[in-house]
Amino acid sequence: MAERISDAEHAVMEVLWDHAPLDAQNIYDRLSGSQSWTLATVKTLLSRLVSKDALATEAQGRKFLYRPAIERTAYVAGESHRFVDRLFGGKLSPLVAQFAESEKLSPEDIAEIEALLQELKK
Amino acid sequence: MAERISDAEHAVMEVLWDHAPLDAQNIYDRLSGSQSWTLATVKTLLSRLVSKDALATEAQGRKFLYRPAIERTAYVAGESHRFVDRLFGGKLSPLVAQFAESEKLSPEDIAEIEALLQELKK
DNA sequence: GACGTACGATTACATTTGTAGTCATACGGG
DNA sequence: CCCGTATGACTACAAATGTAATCGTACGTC
Repeated sequence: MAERISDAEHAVMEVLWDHAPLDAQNIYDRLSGSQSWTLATVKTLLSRLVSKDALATEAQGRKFLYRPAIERTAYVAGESHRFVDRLFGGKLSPLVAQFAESEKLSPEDIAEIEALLQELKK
Repeated sequence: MAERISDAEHAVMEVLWDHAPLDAQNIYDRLSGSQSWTLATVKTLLSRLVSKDALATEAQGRKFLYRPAIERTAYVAGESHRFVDRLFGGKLSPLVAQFAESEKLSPEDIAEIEALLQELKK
């Protein structure tokens, strides 16, 4: 279980996390904005995601409706920990420091993070 | 430039960011703790990193000394932004929220992040 | 000066990924 | 009832990746 989801596959997952279930054509339509894949490509990605148990299908007539079989929160949690482990020895603060230094933190971002931390300290 | 560095290659880079220059044998030795690659495998990774311009070499007699050709900070910055863009729409706070929820934030981590933010607000 | 040996270079090969094309077929329209 | 068409399944194929073996050769040792 929990096979790795590739970048291209991830884009498909995002569509379905945003709205599901959808059939292949619909998924393709929704991806058209960001990707220039053919329908065939999208279908390949869908099959691979199904074999990886990342998507579940439900027959609707002679087509399938696809829906996520894993929660976005679970996926994001897994990826985040992998990432922070790999680059920052598992600690979040160096990542924040990194963002701070590259000035990618807006005042709102800062405020939001502070609010989160306040919450945690209670 | 800036070709993507794979996971295995990244492990090699870490060794050299920690201490450089080193020859292949030394890098292999230092990786032995964490990876069970053969020397041949390490050499392949080294060559690939050299073709990707991620490492530079310096001849020492008939062997090479390898050293990073890119800064760890630059690499980490790039990877961090890619990651946060992909999963959190470029905003850091949701990532912090994610860590907060999965209770992966130690009190020290929280303190460090707060200190960082204080610094930024000045 | 021959010989093993330590090196980088070259080659190998399975798997994953990105990107699609082709095939069989069931369904809906006339 | 036949035909085009939409759809999932299967096939294709190059590039990247993980993992390693082999090859040619310069070097140091006897």
